[in-house]
Amino acid sequence: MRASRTSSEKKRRSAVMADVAQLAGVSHQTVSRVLHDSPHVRPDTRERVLSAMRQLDYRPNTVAQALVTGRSRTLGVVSFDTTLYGPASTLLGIEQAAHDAGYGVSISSLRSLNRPSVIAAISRLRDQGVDGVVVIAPLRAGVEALRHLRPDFPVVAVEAGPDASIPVATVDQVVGAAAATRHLLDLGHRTVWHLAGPADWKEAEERVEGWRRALRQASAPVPALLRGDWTARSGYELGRSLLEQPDVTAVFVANDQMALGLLRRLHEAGREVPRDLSIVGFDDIPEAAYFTPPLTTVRQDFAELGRRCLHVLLARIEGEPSAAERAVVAPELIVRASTAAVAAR
Amino acid sequence: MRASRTSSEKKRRSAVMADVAQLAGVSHQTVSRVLHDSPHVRPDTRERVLSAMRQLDYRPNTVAQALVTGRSRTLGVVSFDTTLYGPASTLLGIEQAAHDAGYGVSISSLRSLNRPSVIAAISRLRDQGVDGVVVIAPLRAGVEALRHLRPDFPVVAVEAGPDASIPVATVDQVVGAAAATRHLLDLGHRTVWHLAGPADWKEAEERVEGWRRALRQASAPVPALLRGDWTARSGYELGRSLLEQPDVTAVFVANDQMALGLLRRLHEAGREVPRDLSIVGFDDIPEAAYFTPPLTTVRQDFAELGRRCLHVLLARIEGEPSAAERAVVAPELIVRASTAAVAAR
DNA sequence: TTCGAAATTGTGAGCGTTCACATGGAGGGT
DNA sequence: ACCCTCCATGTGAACGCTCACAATTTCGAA
Repeated sequence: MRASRTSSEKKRRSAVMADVAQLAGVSHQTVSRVLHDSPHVRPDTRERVLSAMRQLDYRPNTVAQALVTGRSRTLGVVSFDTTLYGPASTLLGIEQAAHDAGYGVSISSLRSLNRPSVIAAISRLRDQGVDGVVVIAPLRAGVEALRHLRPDFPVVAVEAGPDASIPVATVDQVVGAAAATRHLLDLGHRTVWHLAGPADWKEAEERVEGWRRALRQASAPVPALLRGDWTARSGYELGRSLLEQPDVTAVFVANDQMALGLLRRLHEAGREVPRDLSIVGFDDIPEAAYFTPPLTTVRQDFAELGRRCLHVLLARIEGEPSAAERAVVAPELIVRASTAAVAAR
Repeated sequence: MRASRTSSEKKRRSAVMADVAQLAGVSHQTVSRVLHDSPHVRPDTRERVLSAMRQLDYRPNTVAQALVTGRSRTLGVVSFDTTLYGPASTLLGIEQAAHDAGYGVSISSLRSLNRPSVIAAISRLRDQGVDGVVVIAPLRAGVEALRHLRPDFPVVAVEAGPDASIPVATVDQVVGAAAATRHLLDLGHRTVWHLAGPADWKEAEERVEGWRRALRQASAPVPALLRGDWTARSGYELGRSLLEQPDVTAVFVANDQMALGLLRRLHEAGREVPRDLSIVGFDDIPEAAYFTPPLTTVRQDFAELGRRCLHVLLARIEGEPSAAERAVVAPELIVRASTAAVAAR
């Protein structure tokens, strides 16, 4: 056995369990037991094996382990645009939590966010042997896709809104949006306008919902909402429509990038923030504190989000079907300089 | 064999090669041949096998394949802060290129960027069975780490500067920085100040180098450089020192975030950009076009960078040691509204 | 018709683990 | 002294695939 690997050979392949066993003078099974901290190994035997491992720089072959156990200790993450701050931070949170739990992470980015591509990404990861998948699929279509998966494969969705069919981890968008809106109302603004995200994004819709709810609760009029696409460009474009409206004194913008675009447009139009107009964003990207003016916004703790959703996923994998189906993390309003009490009129 | 899996069983495990073989009435080897498009299969046999595969929804077990071939068709990426625009975009570029080449991608984020953690991350990925690793390690220390790896494991570094010991893909920072500086000089500024990135980042140093070189070439005085840490905050802080200097009319800032912070400080100090001061950034983050004013900056094509470095890595894996050792992608100066000809004095 | 080479298909041995079980020895109660 | 149990260790068979080769078929040319 392994006759081809003589000591004269230049490049010896890395040591395997049998090599360790031989050197330590035990069977491969005993090596395996030592590897897994089995209590049924005599201390001196264990020591001998351990020393052989060190001597040969033995690393267990995880691929072989995966083959026989059916577990790879690897998770998959399918995500949309990891260039965006939110998804990127969530991914980071997941990765760190996974690492701490002893799992590796494989990723699969979607180029377009639709049902077939979400399904394809998941099954690609699955074929790769991952034990479970977390889907950062903020789109409605993405969520839909999850419904049609074999239910015995552990999947959890992030930010996919309140849908009972799949376990989920999410930031409470409604609460965040309501807090932003209420903050503006409390400052004395008669009502609050809203630059929304794309209608097919769950998060966008929930922010709209929170905004509406806060307005209604305060019996404030509900202005028509303006639809953007998360980019600074769209905030800039929408700024024009906003400027055509009379009496706009407060705007809740669905994310910080769009808020930046809006700020830019207002600046060009000679409107001063927050003197003439108050603005609240959403996300608290690292740059938000350095906008002109520093942006009041709603912070989402993406790292925590990643941790929580990993927790749910691991519970699933470990086979506790009764485990938490839903983890919600609370957003936080960060007040900076883009909001002020309404100007005396 | 497989007697335990009768048709009466509720949850049948997914089909394996033997199942397909049996259904098609051939040997497992023939199934394997069909799977790999071997020419030595009669068309009708192939058709029969294919149909059996479809019928059983057969998916080859990649883990088993990996075990026997020693290849997992998976790549590892170790990166630092995937929350930053640069690394995130590079990661995305790599992932897409890998996907197109039929490879999966596993990631491992570093919490801190030092030698032991880079080494640990690589060997973790390696133990996970990846065929090669790309290291997005912009830190000097990171590059150093690579020198001490077994040379038979394919590794390529991104943005790790000109070091011959490891193949590398990089954006030409020196050229980009020089272009930015020259642009300012051409506008009539006597000299150009520089807010640099951290000294232990290769990229930061190369930008300093490009800036110096352009200044010297134009026989312009070389002002003392100011050190930041890539954050908007540091740009803001450094802005104060800059304001204390007389005669500053042009600043080349090492990245867009710091430029944003600087812009903010200048605005607070009542200095108008570009009338009083011209600013150039670096990276061209998506928000840069919506800063106040829209930022002139140097664009790096991270997607291309990812593609190129993947190309180098795959060549390594496929065992062409003569393959390109170095891929350089050119940066591009994007002129917007933060730069203008020097004011008449 | 007959032979041989090429085309097609099958066989069995791994890849490096873990799992289920077998084996042998030490210790404890009677 | 004896039997039974528990502890420590070993044995051989999977896991699902590919590789090297062997076996069988097919078909054209002599």
